[in-house]
Amino acid sequence: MLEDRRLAVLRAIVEDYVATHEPVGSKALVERHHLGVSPATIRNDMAALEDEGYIAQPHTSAGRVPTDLGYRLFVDRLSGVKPLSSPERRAISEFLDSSVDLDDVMVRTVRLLAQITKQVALVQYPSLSRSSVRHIELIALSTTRLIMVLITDSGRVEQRTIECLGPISEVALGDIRARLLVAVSGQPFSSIPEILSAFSGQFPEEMQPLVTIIQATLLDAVTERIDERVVLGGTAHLARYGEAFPLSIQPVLEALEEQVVLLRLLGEASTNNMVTVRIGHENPVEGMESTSVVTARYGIAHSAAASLGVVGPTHMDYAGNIAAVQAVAQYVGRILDEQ
Amino acid sequence: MLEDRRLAVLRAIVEDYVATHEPVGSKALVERHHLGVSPATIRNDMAALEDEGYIAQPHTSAGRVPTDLGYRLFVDRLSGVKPLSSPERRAISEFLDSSVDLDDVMVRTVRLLAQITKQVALVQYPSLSRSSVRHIELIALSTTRLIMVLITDSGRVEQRTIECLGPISEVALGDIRARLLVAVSGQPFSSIPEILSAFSGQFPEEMQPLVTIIQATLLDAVTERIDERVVLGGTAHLARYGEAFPLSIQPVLEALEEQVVLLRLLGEASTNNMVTVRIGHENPVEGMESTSVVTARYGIAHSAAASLGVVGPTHMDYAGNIAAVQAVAQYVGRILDEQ
DNA sequence: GTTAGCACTCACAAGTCCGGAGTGCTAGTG
DNA sequence: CACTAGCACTCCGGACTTGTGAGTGCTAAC
Repeated sequence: MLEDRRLAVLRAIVEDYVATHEPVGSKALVERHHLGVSPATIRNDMAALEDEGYIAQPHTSAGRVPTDLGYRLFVDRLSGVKPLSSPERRAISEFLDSSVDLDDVMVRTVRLLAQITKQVALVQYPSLSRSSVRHIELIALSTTRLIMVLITDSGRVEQRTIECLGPISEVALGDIRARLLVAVSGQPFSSIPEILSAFSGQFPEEMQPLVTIIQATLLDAVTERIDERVVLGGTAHLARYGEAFPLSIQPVLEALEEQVVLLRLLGEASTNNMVTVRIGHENPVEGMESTSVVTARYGIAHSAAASLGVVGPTHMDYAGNIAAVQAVAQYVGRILDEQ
Repeated sequence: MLEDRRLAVLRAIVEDYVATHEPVGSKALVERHHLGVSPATIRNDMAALEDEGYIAQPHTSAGRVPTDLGYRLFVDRLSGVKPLSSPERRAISEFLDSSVDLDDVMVRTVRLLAQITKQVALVQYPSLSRSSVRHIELIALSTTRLIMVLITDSGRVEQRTIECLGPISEVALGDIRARLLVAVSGQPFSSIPEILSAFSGQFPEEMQPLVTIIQATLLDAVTERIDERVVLGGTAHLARYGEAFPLSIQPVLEALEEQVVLLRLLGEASTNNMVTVRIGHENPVEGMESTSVVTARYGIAHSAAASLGVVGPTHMDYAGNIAAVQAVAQYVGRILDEQ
């Protein structure tokens, strides 16, 4: 009973603080939420909560503010995820459905997420490690340059330009192309390295330089991790908090310009496909101590693929953002499956 | 003589204001710059400059601040472009030289520009209207989906996924592919529409749906304007001006998220390939009244291709930014020519 | 366990004051 | 005629003061 009320008080504090961005006091608390007790009682509870580290006061004799620990407890125990409204769901679905290729899906997703959460949104490209080769093309552009185009069964196209030292023989190139096509087409990316290891042996000495460089390029293409690309959107929303957390915009913006940082923010794969919330200093990134990150894995064909999420101030609307991230992750997974 | 000194005064005011971001007074002016006259004389000049609209005072009895008009005169008549240092030039050259494809060049360029100017940088994709078709590939991904890959002589790869209503016949697809390849390969983009207009006639009735949709997709691909893509970088630099122009970060960030806006900022083609400067409200974009934009065309093979530039507060280092934009435009043009 | 009452603490806003930087004007000088 | 020196005036901005109110912790009573 007593424990229950304390949690209720914490919840109320978080909610009020998120709404107003101002320290919340005992009196205001009993007025806004109908807890059936007096301010004095609340004060006792608040003192206890403060002892346990869930809330803090910016100055003596000011209201209380949730600590990172407080938010943590809040999201873990208290907040029911509030489902999106059906118009929202419809909008998501329609918006994503009209995308034409992978790049487009990524861009649209990040915009969508930024728009509904009013936060900065991140979307990681899906991992393609399970792809296999559908087609490969080698085309000479000039006497010393050629282009390799790799098409996967999921419809993704990878390109590489190759600069050769000597002039390229059309005949040799055609030969390599034909044999390479036979060797790798239909094969999963994972088995390409092995296939290539024995590949160059079948060509005469004078073609070795060309074969070698093509081989190396292909190897590079199939082992490159496309899932290390992250798209970003909605940075303008950061500026809205100009007052609320004042000086910290610049480091945050700077951090967000680094791909590496974005990847770290999205975090290591969470084992299940639930939503993950990292609050304040729980983040592994320098300069983002006053931000929280809400992420979810999104899957293609029931296998976890990549992450997406939003970044915002610690005093964000967790319930709303969690719901949005979850919903968008679901829809994106579905869309990518269809394609 | 008198005219000369007035211009010198304006120049001094702009320089000091850019350096300090504070209104500059007559006394400070004679101290910092060795104009051989007394503050009183400067005051007379300042009064004249104010009458003509080149400077203004924020409050009565405060120093003067350049107006947009003042900056305009400054960049038009006064500032000698200060050339980059040779280490800087070397850095640019090395940095860009190691890029591997067009996307990479764009990304690197925008980073580079942002870094040397400490401003927000924009780079527009080069126009490909002069490209011609090097190769075209049609590949079925499933029974109803196929992918079209278009390779241009400049080494650019365009992809399109096509969703068909009925099942795709491998034979028909191969037939179309072969004839299409013959028809369009080597042809410039500009002549593709005409070629296609007579193309579908050679196929039997039952193949028409497939031919038609492929044709339409190709047409779309060659007429799409890739030069309507703009990459953006260095937004973190905006936050540095948190104090200097305070409330305006959000609208600027918002504007910068819109591709359309970025294109308008880069502006219509300036006739010559000089650097263009748009100051304050000279900008055609809402919400960017307190920013200036420095742009330049960069050319591929001596034909103007696209624009790049930087966006910053009106009190920016025009001389430095103009030099940087010009230099980067030059180098990018050169790199793209080589590729 | 809860509540009412009370003394205490501070942040913050409003008010006041003052210095100093900057101005325009006028009279004087080469 | 251009420049300068001096002067009275303006007014922003920082420092200081004050008052108020929200909020607290504690104690005693219910």
